[in-house]
Amino acid sequence: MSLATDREKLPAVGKPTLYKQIRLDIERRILTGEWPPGHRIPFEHELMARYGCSRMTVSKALSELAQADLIERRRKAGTFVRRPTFLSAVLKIADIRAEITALGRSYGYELIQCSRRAATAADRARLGARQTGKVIAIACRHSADDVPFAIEDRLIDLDAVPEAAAADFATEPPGSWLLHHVPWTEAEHSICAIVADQQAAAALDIAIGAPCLVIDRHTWRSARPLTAVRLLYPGETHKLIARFKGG
Amino acid sequence: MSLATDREKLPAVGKPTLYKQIRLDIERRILTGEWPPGHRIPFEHELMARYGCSRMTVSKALSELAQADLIERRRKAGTFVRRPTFLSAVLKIADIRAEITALGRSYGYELIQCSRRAATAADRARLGARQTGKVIAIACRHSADDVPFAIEDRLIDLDAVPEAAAADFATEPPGSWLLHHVPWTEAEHSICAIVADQQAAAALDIAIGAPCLVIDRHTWRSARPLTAVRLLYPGETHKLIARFKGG
DNA sequence: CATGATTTTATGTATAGACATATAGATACG
DNA sequence: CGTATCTATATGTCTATACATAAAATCATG
Repeated sequence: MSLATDREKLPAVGKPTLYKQIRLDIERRILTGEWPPGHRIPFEHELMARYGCSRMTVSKALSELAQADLIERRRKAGTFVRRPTFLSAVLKIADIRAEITALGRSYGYELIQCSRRAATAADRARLGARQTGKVIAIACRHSADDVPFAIEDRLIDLDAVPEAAAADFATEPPGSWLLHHVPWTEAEHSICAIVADQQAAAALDIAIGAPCLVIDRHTWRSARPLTAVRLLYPGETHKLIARFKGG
Repeated sequence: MSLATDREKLPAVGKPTLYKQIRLDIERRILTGEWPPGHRIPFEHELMARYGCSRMTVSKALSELAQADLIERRRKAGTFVRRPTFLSAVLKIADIRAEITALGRSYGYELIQCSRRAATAADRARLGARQTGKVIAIACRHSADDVPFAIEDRLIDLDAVPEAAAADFATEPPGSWLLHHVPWTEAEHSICAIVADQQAAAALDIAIGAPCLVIDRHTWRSARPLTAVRLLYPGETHKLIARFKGG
């Protein structure tokens, strides 16, 4: 069968491949509102004709858009622009050491306290672990250019992460060590604001009553709790940036 | 050509399609750490043999994993498990009205102030717009079960969003109106903590000096600023939840 | 040894065709 | 009229094949 010669001309910037052109073209129509949420986008056979290509090619473009959650495909019914119910933003929380060095500032790390102990009831509650034997409790401070950047209060489940027993948290920050040595499957962050108490104020070198941004992060591997950490940042100087990512 | 009969048996839960089994199988090996970051996963022709299928099928599985940023594919070199430098979490920030009603609580909305004016230099700076004629400035309060939930301070670029002139922000919260009427392409959130000043304390019914969580959101369409909004939440009662999403 | 040309190879894109599957809409039936 | 059944159809998966492309590896050359 002869290919269509009336392939619609798209702005070929740098000659992207055809399926990417199709993907970008549809994406553009969605993002500009030309095809609003709920709109049924043309059937695959119509897109085949429009772009003069095979069904696999348009299907590949649509599959990627579906994976990016921009469209929804329903058998027999067609393909529809998704109605965004949430403003979905990607929050990239870097390992603190990496974050500071990426900013071109000198990273400082100070272990305040590190103890290994049998898990208390409070430890188990914090980790969300039913039966945990030993834990490591760590308190430490991160600084950038010798200015306090964040304080960290962490609990590691030694039964779930036995390798942590051999790690030297006096020299390596636990977050960096964990990120590079321990695979995980789920993480949850809870973000809130508090005011600094006496202890936090002293550690962060801010005034008592100054605002602090708090990130509580829980990490699991296959539903098993690995570690729970609370990070405390000076609230007015530190900002978390979350960017929308479409696709 | 005869298909391989030695197709590796995978735990067929509900009989997913083959490429999805392959995708999940590889995903599992990555997430359990069996294939650590940097590991070269088998070549496509090896996977073809292992799963007894065509190259297109393994390629589809790998493409999805690549789109989800779990692997990196390099021509000639092969396919590698990505080294996660960031803890990437998806922050779903709902429209406040939707968020409150989803919690089963009664939503209350109160317009505090709404004015249309020629943009001042400060307005332009806040929006990041070079030349903007008119803007709408809105202050309002959201409440849940008659308890103050958040206060909102928003600026809308009327040149970029002329439809906003016809909206009735006395009855409909601007966030909901915008989400349903105005397409956008980029959004950036900046999250920090402050302490309540006299005005914020009065509006949120909290003490002066109490911690507040602040979300500053800027929204653009094709690099053109549409709106800038600052949301102020009582810091200790409101929590933002960000979940890691893998794929 | 360094450097540039050549070969090899793994991924990237694309095709035509086949069959599977879910389901919206039409049709038959009680 | 409501309900069960059938049918048409759009998407979902998969194959076998072809050629493109980028880059690692090798080889030839000064």
